[in-house]
Amino acid sequence: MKQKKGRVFSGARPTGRQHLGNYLGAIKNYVALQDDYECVYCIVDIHALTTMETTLALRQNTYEMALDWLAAGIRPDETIMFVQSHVPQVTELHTYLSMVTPLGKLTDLPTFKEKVRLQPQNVNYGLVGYPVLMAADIVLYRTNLVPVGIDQAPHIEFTREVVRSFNYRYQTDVLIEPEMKATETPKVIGIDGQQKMSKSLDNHIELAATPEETLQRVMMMVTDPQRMRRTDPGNPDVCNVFSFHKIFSTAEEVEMVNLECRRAGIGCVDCKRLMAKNLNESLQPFRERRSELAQNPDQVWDVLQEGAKRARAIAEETMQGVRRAIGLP
RNA sequence: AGGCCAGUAGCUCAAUUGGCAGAGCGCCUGUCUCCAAAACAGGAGGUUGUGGGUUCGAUUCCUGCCUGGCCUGCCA
Repeated sequence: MKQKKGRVFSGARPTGRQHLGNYLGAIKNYVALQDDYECVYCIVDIHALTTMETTLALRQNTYEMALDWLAAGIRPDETIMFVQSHVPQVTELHTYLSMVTPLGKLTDLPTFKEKVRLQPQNVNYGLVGYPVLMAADIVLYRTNLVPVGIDQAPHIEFTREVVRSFNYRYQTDVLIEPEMKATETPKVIGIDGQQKMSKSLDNHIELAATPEETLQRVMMMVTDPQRMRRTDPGNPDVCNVFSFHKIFSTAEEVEMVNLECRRAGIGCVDCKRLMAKNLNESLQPFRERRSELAQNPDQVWDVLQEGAKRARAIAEETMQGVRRAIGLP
């Protein structure tokens, strides 16, 4: 194993089966980072509690997500993959960090304002403190680099400020200020052709879907509304199917679709069939690994348990330094 | 802890002095299209937060509880 450049941490809420948006936006990047960094990937179930009313599906969603991550190429022998709540030290660190966090900073964050708008009936203490818990996640594992989309930039900057406040107040350098790695997250638009792909909007395509289900979803995709008839010329620039072609089809095929759509050489059905075929082919290895892994659910849980064990070792080491720095008796 | 307000379809909200619980959006189906969208037509979806009470009859009135919001007080 070659020398790694540092430690990467990233977390994602347990949303169950992952879709193309999850894959292209995050998982693909998680997999790639393993080559150069020591990676810590966390399924943040505690964070999920801030917006979830029922925890009935929590266990299943955690399992499905872990399964997808592994099938996508996370290597548990090198990478630490675990469930947030399995390392209770994070809640302790969260509490200490909360003491150096001005409330105004939290209520000013755009994500908080958005949540207040979306769920005014459930604005709880934990929701306000969400970024503090996130900071604890990152800092607990002495993270050097956090790969996130640009929308998370305020949270990483917040984390850095909290680290500086903590270190200054207790005159220590026990906490490491993480760097942000802005990932060019391609904005994956859902099959409605309008909004970002997401499970809650039901405009997604699951990685683990069967080829038939995938084709079915692809056929449901919104195309260029101007192209009413087969004989009408289309405009790939405004068609979401074309943006998927650019990801899953060969350069020649993309060129062909681009050309033939514009002069009505091919119809949307042809275009969708070709895209679905390529999509299914590129997902096939993933799907095979997934069903193989799904033969032994215990194995997935074992990976998470083992990951938690390794994570706890790092976490406890950090916390001993933290408690000492604070001056707790 | 007390006072006041609110809770109706997945979402936003209606329902006249107590009288068959509705609309818009969303969802599903059909027509139309190469598909999808749009448009049009149709359809599904409710223990009216919950337990009692009054009444021939309660979404509506009374009451206990639950949840949320605002205000006052108390404790840390």
